Amino acid sequence: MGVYIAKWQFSLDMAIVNQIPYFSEKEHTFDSIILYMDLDAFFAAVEIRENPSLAGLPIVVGGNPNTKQGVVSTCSYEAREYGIHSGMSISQALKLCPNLTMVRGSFRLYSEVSKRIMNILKHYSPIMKVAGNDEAYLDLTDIVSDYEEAKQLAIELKDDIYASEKLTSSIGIAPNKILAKIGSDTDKPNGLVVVKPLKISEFLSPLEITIIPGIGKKSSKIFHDNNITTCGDLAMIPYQLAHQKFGKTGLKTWKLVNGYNTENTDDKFNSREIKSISEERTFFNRPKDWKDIDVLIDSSIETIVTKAKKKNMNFRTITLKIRFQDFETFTRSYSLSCHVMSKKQVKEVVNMLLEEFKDKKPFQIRLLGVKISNLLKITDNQKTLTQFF
DNA sequence: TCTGGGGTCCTAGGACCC
DNA sequence: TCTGGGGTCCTAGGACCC
Repeated sequence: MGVYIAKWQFSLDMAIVNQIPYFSEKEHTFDSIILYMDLDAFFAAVEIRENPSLAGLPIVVGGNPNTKQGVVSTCSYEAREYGIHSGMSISQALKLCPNLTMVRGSFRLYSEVSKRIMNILKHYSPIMKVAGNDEAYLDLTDIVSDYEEAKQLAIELKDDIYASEKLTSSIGIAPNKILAKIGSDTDKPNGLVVVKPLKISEFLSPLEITIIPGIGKKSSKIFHDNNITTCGDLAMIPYQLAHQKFGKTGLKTWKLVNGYNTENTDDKFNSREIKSISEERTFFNRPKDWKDIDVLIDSSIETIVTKAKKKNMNFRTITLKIRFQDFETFTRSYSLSCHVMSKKQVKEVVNMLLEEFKDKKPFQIRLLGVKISNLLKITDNQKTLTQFF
C-alpha cells in the first residue's frame, strides 16, 4: 500500500516540478476521425423554405405571436445581427428589432425533415449518433483513410442534404466529438472546418473560451475573473492550477485545450439509456384553485408514465417541481423502495410532496412539473415477476 | 424586462454503514 | 463524552445544452 502511495506521490511531484501532466500516453493518441453536422438555423430555415417571402428577413420561431410572450426557439441569421439568440424572451427580441417577424413553429414538420436528413447521414457511416433535431455525429474512422478524404465526403454530404431538402449545414471534422463540434461552430452558416490532430492547439488557441460546450455565462465569468479569455490562455497555465481553481470541469477543459483526448472511446457512439422522463408546464392563465393544479398534474403524470410504459421502464424516484410567480423555484423528490410503473403511485407521492406548499395560494403558482427517474429497463423475465406480484 | 420545455451533469450536505 | 475515514445513497439546487 505504502509503496503505491509513494509512487503516485513521486510522479505527481515530478509533474509539478516539470509542469508535465501525468496523464497516460493513451490520452494523447488520436485514431478516430469524427464528423459533426449541424443544420443552419434549422427551424427558421425550414420556415423560410416553406415560405420564400420570409427570405432575407429577421425572423424568429417560438413564442406566441399574439401575446408576444415566450422565448425564441430559433432565429434567422438576419435576426442574429440584431443580437437576438435562442432562449431570449420575445419581448426583448422585439425591443432589439421592432420589425421582427414571428413565426409559430411547425414542430411536426421539423421532426419529419430531421428524420429524412438523418437517413441521408446514415448512408455515410453506420456508426452515428443523433444529438438533436438538427445535429449528428458520424464516426468516419473506418470509412476514410485520411482527413482529405473525410473532407471530400463532407462536401458530398452537404450537397446531398441541400439537393434533397434545400437546407444548408455546417460541418466539423476532428479526432473527437467535442473538437468536431467546435470546428463546425467556428464557420457558420454553410461552413466546413477540418481540425487535424497536430493542429489542435493552433486551432483552439485564439478562440474564446466560451466556444467550448459546457462553458456558459457563469463559468466564463469565473475564467474571465482569472484573466482567461481564450482557449490559449487556459492552455498556458499549469494543469494543477486549472484543477485547483476551476475544479473537475476546469481540468477537463484544460486537457481539451492542450490537445488531450478527454473522451471515453468505449461509449463514443453508444447512445446511453435515458435517465429521466419529465413534463413541466407554465400556466397560461393563472390557476384559480387547487382543482386546476390537480388537472395539470394528472395530465403530466399521464404523459410521463405512458412514455415510461412505451420504453418498458420502471422508475423509483418521483420529483415535483414548482415555480411561483416571483420565479422562486423548488424541487422535492421522493424515492420509493422498489421500481414501479404506476400512475397511482406517482399521484400519491406528488400529493405528499405538494403538502409543503399548501399554504400558498393557487394563483401564486406559475409552473408545475413532474419527473420520474432512477429508471430501470424491464426484461421479459422481470415482467412476469411484476405480473406475479 | 422577462424569463419554454426536455434533458444531462455536477456539487454539496446529510444519513447511514463498516 | 468524544469520536476517524471511506463509501454509498438520497435530496436540493443550479449550470448548461438544444
